Amino acid sequence: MDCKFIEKASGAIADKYRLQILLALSEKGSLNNSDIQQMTGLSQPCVSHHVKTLIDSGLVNSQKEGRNQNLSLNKEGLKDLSGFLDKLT
Amino acid sequence: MDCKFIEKASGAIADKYRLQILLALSEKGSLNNSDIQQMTGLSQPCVSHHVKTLIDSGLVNSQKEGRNQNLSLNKEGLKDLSGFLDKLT
DNA sequence: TCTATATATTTAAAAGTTTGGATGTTTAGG
DNA sequence: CCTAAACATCCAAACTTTTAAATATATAGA
Repeated sequence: MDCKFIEKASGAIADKYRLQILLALSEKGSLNNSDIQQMTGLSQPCVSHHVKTLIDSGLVNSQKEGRNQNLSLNKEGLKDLSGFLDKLT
Repeated sequence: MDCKFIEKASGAIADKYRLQILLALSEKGSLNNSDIQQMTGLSQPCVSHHVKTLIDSGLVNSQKEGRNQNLSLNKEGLKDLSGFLDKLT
């Protein structure tokens, strides 16, 4: 089991804005950065940073479409983290 | 769903020493602070701080036995976090 | 009560994170 | 090619976390 992944993924969740992004992705299926900027009220660079953190963590996928970046949940990653927690008990 | 709990609990996992403690608790069932000090090589105050973080997060239970503090996994908390992740997908 | 052991608290330094302004890069559309 | 829109990067300030030394508190056992 990859502790580095667990650390990164749980760290990615441990922030109110990133948690808000994950919940919105879960609800809406996909979002781009300006959706997130509107939703959170954060600056564009700050959104870009949080989105990068989520992608790096393995919990979010990004797909370029022209100028836009379409984000979606990485269900594999979420299942891996949840599975790790289940195995602890 | 309690976002504050999700934030705190995932933040508690997002550290290599706390993750090591969780894994050891999973394997051994219970530990006290000096077990953790030996295991991690951290200073006593630092162990005390990490243990407090884990207890505050709701992922670890503590039970006083004389001078010792017996720690164990809070399976409820772990299940709540894992369940939250499952519901995202 | 005295001592040793287990844990907590205080404090401060070092390291890491979050944030937004300024600026850079890429691409769609005229 | 030019412009505007979407996103990334650089930078520095504010804030938070991690760490250990020093010190405090609590309890078991002589």
